[in-house]
Amino acid sequence: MAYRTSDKVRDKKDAKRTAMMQTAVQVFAEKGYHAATVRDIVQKAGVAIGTFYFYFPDKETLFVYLYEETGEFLAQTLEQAISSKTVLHQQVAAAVQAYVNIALYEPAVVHLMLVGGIGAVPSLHEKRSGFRERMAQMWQRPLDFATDEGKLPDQNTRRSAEMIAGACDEAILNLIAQPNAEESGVATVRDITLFVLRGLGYNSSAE
Amino acid sequence: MAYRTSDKVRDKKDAKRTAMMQTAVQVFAEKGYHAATVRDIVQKAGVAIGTFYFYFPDKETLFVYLYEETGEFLAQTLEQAISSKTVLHQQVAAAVQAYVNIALYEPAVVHLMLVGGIGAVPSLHEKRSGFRERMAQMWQRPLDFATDEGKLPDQNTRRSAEMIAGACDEAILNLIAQPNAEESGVATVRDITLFVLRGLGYNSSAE
Amino acid sequence: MAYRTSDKVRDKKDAKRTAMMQTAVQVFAEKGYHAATVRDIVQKAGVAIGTFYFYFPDKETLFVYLYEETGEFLAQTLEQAISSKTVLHQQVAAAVQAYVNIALYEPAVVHLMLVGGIGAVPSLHEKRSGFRERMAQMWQRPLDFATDEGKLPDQNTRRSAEMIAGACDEAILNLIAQPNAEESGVATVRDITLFVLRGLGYNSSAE
Amino acid sequence: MAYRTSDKVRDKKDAKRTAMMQTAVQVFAEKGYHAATVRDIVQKAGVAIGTFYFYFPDKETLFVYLYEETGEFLAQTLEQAISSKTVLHQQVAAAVQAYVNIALYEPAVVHLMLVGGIGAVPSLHEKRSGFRERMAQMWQRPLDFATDEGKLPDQNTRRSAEMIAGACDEAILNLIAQPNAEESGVATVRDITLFVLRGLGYNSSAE
DNA sequence: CATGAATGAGGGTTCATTCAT
DNA sequence: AATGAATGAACCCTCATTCAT
Repeated sequence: MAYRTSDKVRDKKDAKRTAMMQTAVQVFAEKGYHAATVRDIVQKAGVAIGTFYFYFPDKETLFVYLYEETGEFLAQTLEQAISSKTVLHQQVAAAVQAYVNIALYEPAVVHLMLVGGIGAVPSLHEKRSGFRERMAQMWQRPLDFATDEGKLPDQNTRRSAEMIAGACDEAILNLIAQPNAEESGVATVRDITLFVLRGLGYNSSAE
Repeated sequence: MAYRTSDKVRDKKDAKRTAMMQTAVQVFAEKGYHAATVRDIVQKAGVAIGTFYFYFPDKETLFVYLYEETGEFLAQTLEQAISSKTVLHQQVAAAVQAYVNIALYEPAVVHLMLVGGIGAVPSLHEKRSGFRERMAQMWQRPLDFATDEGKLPDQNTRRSAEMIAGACDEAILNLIAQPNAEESGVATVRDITLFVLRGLGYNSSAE
Repeated sequence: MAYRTSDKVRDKKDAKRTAMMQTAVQVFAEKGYHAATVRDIVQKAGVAIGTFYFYFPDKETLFVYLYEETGEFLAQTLEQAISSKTVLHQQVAAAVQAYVNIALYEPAVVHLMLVGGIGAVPSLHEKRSGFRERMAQMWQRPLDFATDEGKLPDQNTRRSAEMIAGACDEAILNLIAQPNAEESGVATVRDITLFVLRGLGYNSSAE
Repeated sequence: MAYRTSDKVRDKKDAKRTAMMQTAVQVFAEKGYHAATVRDIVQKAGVAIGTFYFYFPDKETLFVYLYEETGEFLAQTLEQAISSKTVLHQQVAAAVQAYVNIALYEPAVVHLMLVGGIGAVPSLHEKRSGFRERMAQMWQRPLDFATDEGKLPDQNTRRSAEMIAGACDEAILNLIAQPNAEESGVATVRDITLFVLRGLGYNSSAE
């Protein structure tokens, strides 16, 4: 009886869960973990507070999950962009482009990772450290590769990677703070890519 | 005589006040605005909770004040470092050196500005934006100057300034996260300075 | 035909209802009224939560009903044991034996009456008082009868009845708390019966 | 300054803590652990809810402490009564008298131990078992002693002790349920003592 | 000036209950 | 009949803030 419709119901439930998670990401991104209350989330989602606890075990678990999930998405997207290219200047350009795309299309993702999850629960510190570590390593890999190939001068590639990550974050955070960010997207990608490649001492003429 | 006593009293009061503020900075930097309780602060300061409210109107006001004060100190220090030099590569080196010094000597200052005050109170958003704006402008000024002098290729100096700020923040945050940070201080200054100057397309041989 | 079907349906419904009630008794007995959630009950019964509310109006009503029903069963069983005999020492022995049997065979019944329904809902206080009253009166009747026949010395039979009830409850609660209670069943019946008859000043040789 | 008055303040604080604990005992005794809310307690105590948490860490801790404390008081009082005498019939009489006194003077103590702490939190089960165990052992000691002296016929003294405890509890619970309980105190002590000694097969003429 | 007992708004979470399917 | 998603009152507890001493 109820079985016939169960598929439809399950789909609807999944859709609602997803919708609530997106709402939660926005609220967390906007206010940060502590300042965002469960009541804030359910109000924005238009459901009762009990509904939150029907879908998620508790606030902290959801936040950690969202943070990991979002970080995973962001990191994988950038990693794929890098993997899709073979020479450094294309890798950097692709990754920066991907980052900017995400920032323009889903700014909450960027906010959650860079702003929302700070000063929160102890278990978050590790997650946040883990994410920053992953981003650094992601940038470091192509640098080491290019160094091996003689495309980069000798340098502490780990530190360079950190600086690239920091430079991207800051430029992108400033980008999405602008009223009409989309228009500046292309220029931003170009500026960041150029700055990064120069900063690395990349010899573009060598190709 | 009366003046002397009064002065002494005020000195003592100011001293206590200052001590409490330093404690507060430490606690805020360590735990973030929300997780840091007034009780945490007064316990670490060794005073009663009522004393806190004798010296400060409330937690939020103190935090905002501390954030501004600390930001002011950080910005002024870097600005002075820049002002003390006349050519770009020295300006960058001096500012980075100053930043690293603060990070090594008073990591709480850096933590408060970059980590502690996020996702906290609404009024902080502006302050935080203001601080980042100031840092960007601080970096932008010497870039514009160097551009005018033909020492830098044409570029969006505002964006370059943002990226410098972001690169510094990230590299320094990683630095002070290390167990023995002091030893890496010199190398960090060199790495950052080199990366930044290269990133800007700075023609060092032109001098 | 229609009757047959209707009967079958009702039987099935009653069967399910009965099964759920038995489950509920177990859960209430084990956890007590407050700690036992409706979810606990339906999960153990293998039905959905809505089904609970199809069969029962609400948790409290069910609990009160179960408490009354179980008390009725326990009291009637003991009363019948007493009625089946004519002389006091046999009446006591039969009632104690019946009580121990129930405790060994359906410990949940005993737990529900003696442990599960305390400090629960206000309306339970009366029910609980009523049950204890009934048990006291049940024991008092044969005592009064034996007193009239000169088999018992003068005494406050009401108080004696209360003490018999209390002694039985405590001994039986201790019995079913043991790992292998069945083995001690016979001895327990003997001990209780002897203690009670002695306590009443029963002159067994007078028969 | 504040030091001079600190003694007075501390005394007042202790007094308030004690008063709140007594209030809590009453509420717990009346409603049981789960049904008694922290709001119930503070309302009856005439303080704000925060005051509760200023004096006590949380509801469960307070309850366990109160339960242990009260059990300790009850058990020690009865144990002392027993220790103050040397022959069994006086020991029983003294203990029963002490129990009845407590019941009449502080019925909440009895209610908390016999009614309030049931079906509560898991950790309470042990405490409750521990208390009943202690009461049983308390009664068993003089029985074993009297048995050694040939004052009691052979019997399972552990079981006898349980029954004595149960008989006392029930009789006393019924006593304090009466409107004018004090008047029945003397008779109750006599009835219980007589019933218990008879039940044990105590040979009073042997002295 | 300094103290810390006292307050209560508000946050996270549970769970009995309803109702559309 | 049966289901389980959805609800929201109510619970326990924290913590910024006040004020009498």
